[in-house]
Amino acid sequence: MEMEPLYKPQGVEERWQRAWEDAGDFHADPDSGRESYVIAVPPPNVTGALHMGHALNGTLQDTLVRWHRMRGFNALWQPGYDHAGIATQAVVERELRKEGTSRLDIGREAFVERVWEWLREYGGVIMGQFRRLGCSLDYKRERFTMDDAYVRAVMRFFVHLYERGWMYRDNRIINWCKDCETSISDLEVEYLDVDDALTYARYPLEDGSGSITIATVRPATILADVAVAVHPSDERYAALVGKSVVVPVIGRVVPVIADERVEPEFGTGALKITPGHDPTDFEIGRDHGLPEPAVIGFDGRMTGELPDGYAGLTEDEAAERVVAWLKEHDQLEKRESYRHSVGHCERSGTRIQPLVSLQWWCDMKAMAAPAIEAIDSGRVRFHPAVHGRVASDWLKAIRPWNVSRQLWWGHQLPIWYCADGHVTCAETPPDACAECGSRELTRDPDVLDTWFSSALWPFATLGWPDDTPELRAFYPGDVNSTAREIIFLWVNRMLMSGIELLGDIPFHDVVIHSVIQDAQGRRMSKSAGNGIDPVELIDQHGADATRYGLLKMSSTQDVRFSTGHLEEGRRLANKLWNVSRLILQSADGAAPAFSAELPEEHWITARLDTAQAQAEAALAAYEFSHLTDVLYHVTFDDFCDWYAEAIKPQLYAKDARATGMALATLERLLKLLHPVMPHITEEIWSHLPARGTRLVVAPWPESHGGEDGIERWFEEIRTAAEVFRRAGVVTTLDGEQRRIFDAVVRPDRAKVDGDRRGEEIARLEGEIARAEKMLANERFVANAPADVVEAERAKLERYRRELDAISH
RNA sequence: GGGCGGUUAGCUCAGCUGGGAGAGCGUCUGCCUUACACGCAGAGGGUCGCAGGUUCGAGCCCUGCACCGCCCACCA
Repeated sequence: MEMEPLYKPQGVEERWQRAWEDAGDFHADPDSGRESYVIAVPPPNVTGALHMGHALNGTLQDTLVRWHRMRGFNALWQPGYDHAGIATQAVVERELRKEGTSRLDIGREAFVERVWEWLREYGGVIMGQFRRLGCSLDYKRERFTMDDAYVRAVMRFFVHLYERGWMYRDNRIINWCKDCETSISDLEVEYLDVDDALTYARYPLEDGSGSITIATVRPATILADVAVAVHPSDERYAALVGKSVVVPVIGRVVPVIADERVEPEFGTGALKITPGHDPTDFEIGRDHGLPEPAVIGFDGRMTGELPDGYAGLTEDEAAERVVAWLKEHDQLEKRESYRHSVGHCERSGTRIQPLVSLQWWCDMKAMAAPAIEAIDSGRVRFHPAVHGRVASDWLKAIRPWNVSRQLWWGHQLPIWYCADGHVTCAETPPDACAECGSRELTRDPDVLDTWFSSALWPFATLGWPDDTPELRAFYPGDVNSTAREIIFLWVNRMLMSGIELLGDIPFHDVVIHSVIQDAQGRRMSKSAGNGIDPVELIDQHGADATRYGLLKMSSTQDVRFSTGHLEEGRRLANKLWNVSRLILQSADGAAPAFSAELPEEHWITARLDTAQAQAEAALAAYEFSHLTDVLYHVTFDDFCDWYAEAIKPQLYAKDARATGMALATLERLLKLLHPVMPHITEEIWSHLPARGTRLVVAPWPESHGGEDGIERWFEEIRTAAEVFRRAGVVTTLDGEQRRIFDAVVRPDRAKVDGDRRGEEIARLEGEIARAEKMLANERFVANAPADVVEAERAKLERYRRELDAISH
């Protein structure tokens, strides 16, 4: 096959993606007998498309997986999708609306069937996009959280928790989203600043001895007030505790109570208590045994016991009416504008309505304890480590998890009720009520929070709860690589479920990658329309360049997207391509054969040893940005600019030994680059004569153990080149150094602009003065470490030698 | 309100346990040298956010401040 001067990734990449998969290179066999290395991909939403976060995380995981595969591990990168309850249901509901119908019209069974149809037609496109990126997922093992086997795992988990007594049903305050028509967990609430009005209302004391003024941003909830609370040590109100006040509009007589949770500094220091519509009030109400009336319904409209004219109003309309009433009765003290933080549904953006509702809850305190231990002891390490502390802190303050969702798409709760209200919890539909034997059973209509099933991902994908060969071979896994925003939602819950159900942590390292922002530093988002499509980047720059660029942007801190990094990857690919052409053109079908004889061959061997050690250290520490740096410079600066240039005479002369050595060296470079740039390296590898199998499954290179001191010896040539190129003067070099210098620098044909010898002398004199000054400082010589002082002396000597060489 | 991270060249970012400020892009200069002009060689460009402190020596350690960002939180 011809190698053209310009490397074109289009075509090459798709060809190898197919070839690898067809050859089964990504498939992990549980019976391999080799040590396993396992990463489970964070399952993308089945309705989703590849975005920058997926592309970055995919590249990062693939780099790790490919490296370990080459190192001989039985590497499994587990693919799959999440059913994404709310998101998927919303998509299909939108379809139905377009058709002029609704889920309520067609009924639950038909709706769920529609979701499956929709998914068969439009869902699950990301795996195809991961293929475009070159991701070596074991595609044959694709799993879906709604697979029959996976559903069984979810049911088992729920029943397990129920039997442990950690899963219970309770009437508590929840976060209701009226657009999604379901409750959501605390973690799915996003707090945004909102401009509201703070209304100060006077509540007259029942005995007519005065009044208490409260402040509220939600006057409509006055209709559900059951108390007024003040801080126990607030002297202003001490005499009033125990008395009663009359709630405006409804005239209900309620007590004045004392509670620590009231902030005396805020507003008037008196807080109206509405347990039905506020989380804090709910807790205070429970502790004081207060009723929990509701006046706002699930549809966001006024409901319940209301004065005339309120039923059916929106909250805002009701608020207006309440304020008008207060004004009319001279109980409105004032209204002032007020900006505060308000919970919103992170999916729909709708303001959360706190409502009291009968729901299923999971108490995770017991499960959190061993997960905390795993993190704090360092058995599970986060990268960067700071996230481990945050994760552990969250677990230490863990709160009950509302796991039921009022949706149709998802895992329906394994809970049945008989007519008497007895609860039966079972993995499969029971014949009769566990308590009374009644055969008239109704299944709870709710489904589970999507994250409930995600919590089982590292082992439900391997066949748990069955004892499968996969589970035995691939659990526990090794690494979880994830976005920062789902550490609590997902990572912590996998840790808890893994330890609880399988007795061991699901992975020992958690990699938290950076967020790639747009060029202006804003978060990329669909709604803002500032997202960049990774598939377009792949089309434009090639998958290898895209991968390189993404890794370059993957430092621990968030980074602004810039095409410069992809361009760098593309240039690196093109450079590698061309140096390979140079070597292959001279090879004449000769086989790679390691036989370092010339000093530049010993040198490049040592350089590759060093670079490989640095690359391995970077990979082991999940420092991908550093990895790209090492690979770029060893390829450009060492391999291309110096080694290839130095041996050109041998290559042109078709020196068989030197060419074999060059092929062997190129082979090693390709291996080092493969985890980052799999396609081009595999393509070049395929042009190598007498290669073994495909590069993707070729063994990671061994270190050769270069000659001692060779790197420093070679460095003298590089310094001489710099001096020559600046000043046109050749400094002192030994014979072999001079030969290499001549081959690379070509002083015979070099043109140096003007006479810059004077400038170079001045530069060296400056350096010498600096070093002399430092060494003349007695306190430096006395206090600095001996090697630092010694290094300074060596530098001084070198500068003096160079100056001497230039001056004559 | 609490916590965490950031502030380094025009841009995007590196900078390990404190020991002469770096890379890529962009800019300027010179080269079509038989791998690559998507290339090669060179140059210019920085008070390392600000103010103190520790040290022979600080981008790095300590204290305070400013701005930017993220996370958590029950202030109505």
